[in-house]
Amino acid sequence: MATMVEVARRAKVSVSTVSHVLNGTRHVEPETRQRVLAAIEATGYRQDALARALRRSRTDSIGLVVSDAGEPAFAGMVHGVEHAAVENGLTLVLANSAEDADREKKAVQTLLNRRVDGLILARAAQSDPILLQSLELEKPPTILLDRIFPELPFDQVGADNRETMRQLVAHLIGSGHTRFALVAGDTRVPTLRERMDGFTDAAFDARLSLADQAIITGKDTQAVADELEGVMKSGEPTAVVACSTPLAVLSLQALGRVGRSTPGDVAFAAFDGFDNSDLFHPQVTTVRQPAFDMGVAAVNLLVERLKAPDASPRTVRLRQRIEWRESTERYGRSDS
Amino acid sequence: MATMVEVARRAKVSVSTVSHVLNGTRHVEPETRQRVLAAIEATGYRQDALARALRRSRTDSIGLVVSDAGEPAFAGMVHGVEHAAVENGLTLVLANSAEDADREKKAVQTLLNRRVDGLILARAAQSDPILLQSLELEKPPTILLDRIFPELPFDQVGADNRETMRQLVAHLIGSGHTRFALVAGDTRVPTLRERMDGFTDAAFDARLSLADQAIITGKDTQAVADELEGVMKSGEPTAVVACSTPLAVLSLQALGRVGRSTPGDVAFAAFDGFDNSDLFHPQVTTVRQPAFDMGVAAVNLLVERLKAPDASPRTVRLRQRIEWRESTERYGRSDS
DNA sequence: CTGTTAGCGCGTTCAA
DNA sequence: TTGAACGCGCTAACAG
Repeated sequence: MATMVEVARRAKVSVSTVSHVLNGTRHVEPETRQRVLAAIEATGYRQDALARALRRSRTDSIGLVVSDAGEPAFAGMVHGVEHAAVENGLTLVLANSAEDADREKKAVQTLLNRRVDGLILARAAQSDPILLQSLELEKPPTILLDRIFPELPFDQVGADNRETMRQLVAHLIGSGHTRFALVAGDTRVPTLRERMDGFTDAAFDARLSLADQAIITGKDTQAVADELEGVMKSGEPTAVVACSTPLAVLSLQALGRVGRSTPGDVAFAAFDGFDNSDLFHPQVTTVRQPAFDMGVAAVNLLVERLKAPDASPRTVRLRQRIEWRESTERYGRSDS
Repeated sequence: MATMVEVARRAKVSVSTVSHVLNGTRHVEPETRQRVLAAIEATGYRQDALARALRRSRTDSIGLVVSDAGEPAFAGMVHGVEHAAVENGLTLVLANSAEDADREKKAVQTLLNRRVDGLILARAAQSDPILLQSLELEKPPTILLDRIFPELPFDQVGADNRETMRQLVAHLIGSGHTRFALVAGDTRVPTLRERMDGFTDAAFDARLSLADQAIITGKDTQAVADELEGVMKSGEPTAVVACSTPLAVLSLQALGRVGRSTPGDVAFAAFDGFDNSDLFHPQVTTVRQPAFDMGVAAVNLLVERLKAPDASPRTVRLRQRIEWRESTERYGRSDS
């Protein structure tokens, strides 16, 4: 690869002139400028981003750490981040933590070593407060994505989980349901906790007794499934709400095992949901995550943070859309 | 951030000694080594990957360009690439071309400017031969992923589309089908062409007349959908095979519009398919892409290529698994 | 309007 | 066993 000195020699100018035509950072006579461009063309020269970054101490790159590269919602966020990054002239360095605090820490280290201008932590594992504290010390510009920790002094972007769940459940209550099974999962995860809170909000609003509601929490999926089976056998809930796609899968399987189906025997709705829900039965009512937009929002926050390092942290919440489908439609019709 | 000189001063050694303990590149007295490590700890020093890369002219990073960050199969490949990358001590720089030749070119440029050690082009747009030729000139280590161009001198990894399709169709023929609609899409895309070829292979093997088969090609999805509707109204095909997830979506919608359903009225199978197919009806027979493994394989090829720049190019084809489900089970049972 | 030159932070000869 | 010094390719301050 040709370097700047070769281009300079060939154009009979100094390297600084070459640099300046490249970056448009000061005026150069049109004629010499042409000579330089010609020389660049002739040599096939390309600016070395490494040397440039070293000198300017800016890499024009950002790091994204996601905690589960397997999930579809992840793909959406990565997509959004990538899109907004190029839009802002940034390139994206991607790392996956696989929900492992250790790998997450390593990933962050690697990214910082590479001198990324900023960091986006998407769905950071709930065990990472330690990491976050260490980040607070060094203060590399950092955005938290998806999982929001209100008490932490970071820019954050998430979805409006609590309010959306409240609306969803309020609607179901409106169509006659009074006994729910909420498959809440590991409520130490902020996202899941917010959804559970939204549920209790709705129950409270409608003066439903929480004692009549089965709120199933826990990290162990097998235990959650078992508990749901038990609750369904007792026959009381008329509606099941699952708080994530994995929990929805597990719930549908459990329902199958106890011989209940939706919407016939029980209403069903899920957060995060499934792709192509329209094509298959049961068509399940779903809350779509604005994953792409969340990625975009994260980059935008980051870019602003880079401009104003000392502005006070902001939290952005994006609205989610409830996609109503047949799995929640039956109740109050066939029965009436 | 502390630099090596500060560490050196603090440990009362020269910077070269610090460098050597960091990289284990020559023997240093255990005692001085300890002093250095202590100084590193005390200063919170971290090696600057940029300067290091500049000096060594190796970045220990690879670039991945995918053509549609929206698709699930993409997520799998990215996941696999990321996984294998860290496994090999490489970090991943991600770019998305959105199936646009121009953006693809820009992305490759950006990555080369950043001096990535190697490049993986996943599902490169079919319009990129021009780009590929320019890559042949510069010869940055490059792997082609998913879409295989047999005539090009690159390392490539893909799936065994043709053979899998042959097996799938052979099986369907075995259960009595003789008239198919193959929704093939844009057969300029190698992946789709291979699948179509697999279909004709199977037809040939079974001595089915191609004149009786409806092979629907074309880039315009609306036209493809219309043509499928027309074919189904004629009522002849007893089995529909869709060559990608988007084509499957479109096919199921078209079937719905003409009032045909699977497996009742017609058998159905799809390449790439849907997540959680087991939970919903119709449960559709699907060919799962080994997306993750393909990503891993690509990185492995790349790592070997970096070791042996002049070895002759290799093509790796991964086997796919056919997941048989109810959408292809009915025929020959209810009828017999 | 253009050229000279000093680093950015590191790895690596060459000497000692 | 260790240190001094050069240069990777570039930007920017300074000089003209």
